[in-house]
Amino acid sequence: MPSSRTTGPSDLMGKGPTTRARIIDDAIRVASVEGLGGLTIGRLAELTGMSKSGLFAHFASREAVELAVLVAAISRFRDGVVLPAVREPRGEPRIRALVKGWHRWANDSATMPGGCILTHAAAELDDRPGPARELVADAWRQWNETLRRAAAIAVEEGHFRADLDTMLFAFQLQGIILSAHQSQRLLRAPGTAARLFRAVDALIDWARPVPGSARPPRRSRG
Amino acid sequence: MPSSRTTGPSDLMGKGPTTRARIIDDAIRVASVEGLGGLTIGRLAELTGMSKSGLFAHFASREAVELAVLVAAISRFRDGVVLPAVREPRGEPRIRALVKGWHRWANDSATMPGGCILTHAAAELDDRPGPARELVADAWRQWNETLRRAAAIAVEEGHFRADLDTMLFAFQLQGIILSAHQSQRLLRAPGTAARLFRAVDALIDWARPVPGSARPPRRSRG
DNA sequence: GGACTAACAGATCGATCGTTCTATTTTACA
DNA sequence: TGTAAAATAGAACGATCGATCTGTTAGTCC
Repeated sequence: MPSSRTTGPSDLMGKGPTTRARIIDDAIRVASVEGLGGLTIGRLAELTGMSKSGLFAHFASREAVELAVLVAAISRFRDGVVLPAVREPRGEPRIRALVKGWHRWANDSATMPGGCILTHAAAELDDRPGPARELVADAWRQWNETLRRAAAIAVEEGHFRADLDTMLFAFQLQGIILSAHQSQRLLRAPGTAARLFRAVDALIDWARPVPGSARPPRRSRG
Repeated sequence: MPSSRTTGPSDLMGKGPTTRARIIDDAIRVASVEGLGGLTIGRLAELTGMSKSGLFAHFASREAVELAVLVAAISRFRDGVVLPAVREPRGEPRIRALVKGWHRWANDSATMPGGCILTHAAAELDDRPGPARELVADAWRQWNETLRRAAAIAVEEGHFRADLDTMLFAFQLQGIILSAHQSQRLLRAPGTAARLFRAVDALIDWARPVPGSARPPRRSRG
């Protein structure tokens, strides 16, 4: 059985792309723990068992390594969290799938021993202008929009009340996610996972239609 | 009028402590934007107009600079956010004061142009064992406990329902705070402040006693 | 005002940073 | 199997890192 690499290419190409993917694999692990600032040519060379120049030949600059790592991580996030969730039923189940997918993602210590690399990068880059910052910011904006649209769909389905502020809901849900990440990684608080899902339950309850003023969902109106 | 330095000492001592405080002042600004990893002896020397060795003489090591910065920031946080809030009336007003104090703190671009330095440090250190990590983790644990106790007091006052899970409430409130910080600093989303306070309103509403099953608050029982 | 001390500057150290150069090895292909 | 190309290694560059040393200035106290 081959490695569990997700950046891995096929066997049809030369060994260049495969070692490049292996470098990025290791780089993601490093950046997960120490941040993008921990991505050093010498360090990555040591990790992959290559020479500095041999490793460096795969990239144009150190910044290119950083960007490649972010692009790979964002791609993994889409494939591992967002896409599986949109295959779930519309409305509340999809929202729960998004949260569950994120929880799996952030706790996969094999590929990211230091927790979500994009959360780390978000804090690291939020005041450092440049392409890396824009990459991460756009990824988080997309994630926020994914959450908002999922909430809007839940409104359409009648799972959530019609006057729900979907932007506020996305804001709240993202807060739960960030709080869980900090509780887990920094505070090492026991029972964090349970608290995460309880908070999601509470938020979803809060977003539900008020029993008295129930209306038929949009789909059954036609 | 002297500078607005909060780390500032009295005029009774030599000039040593005052320059040390000035160094830490600048260091907090740097770390707010670039993180603790951006704290370089050469950089701080350039910022304060000193020589590297002259600056370094005030600390035992680079790590000592890092710790001094964190201790100073945590002290400022207590004085600027926590202490003013506990002087507010018990219960819901105090909770709102905590949030408002944090919002002021995180948006004081004069002392922290890159947002809350402790939020930045939390993400930066969460997987790097050492005294700096413990310092930041303890500070956040204390903040979490402050939020939880404020919620417990609100329960006592009858502002919140008796069966409220105060740990969950602190978790949720911290999530709102972190979401607001990310929305502000990374996404640069307009209307973030308004959304922060709307989310707090919603959370407090959610924590309130259910109108039908109202009980007299604990204090008026005696 | 002279002696003592704290505060600071200047020079320098070895290590590591990103990067570039030239060699050498390995792979792909005809 | 020979050959062009791709992949990697080795050595070296200037810059900066944290840290140490020896001087020199500036403030304090008798």
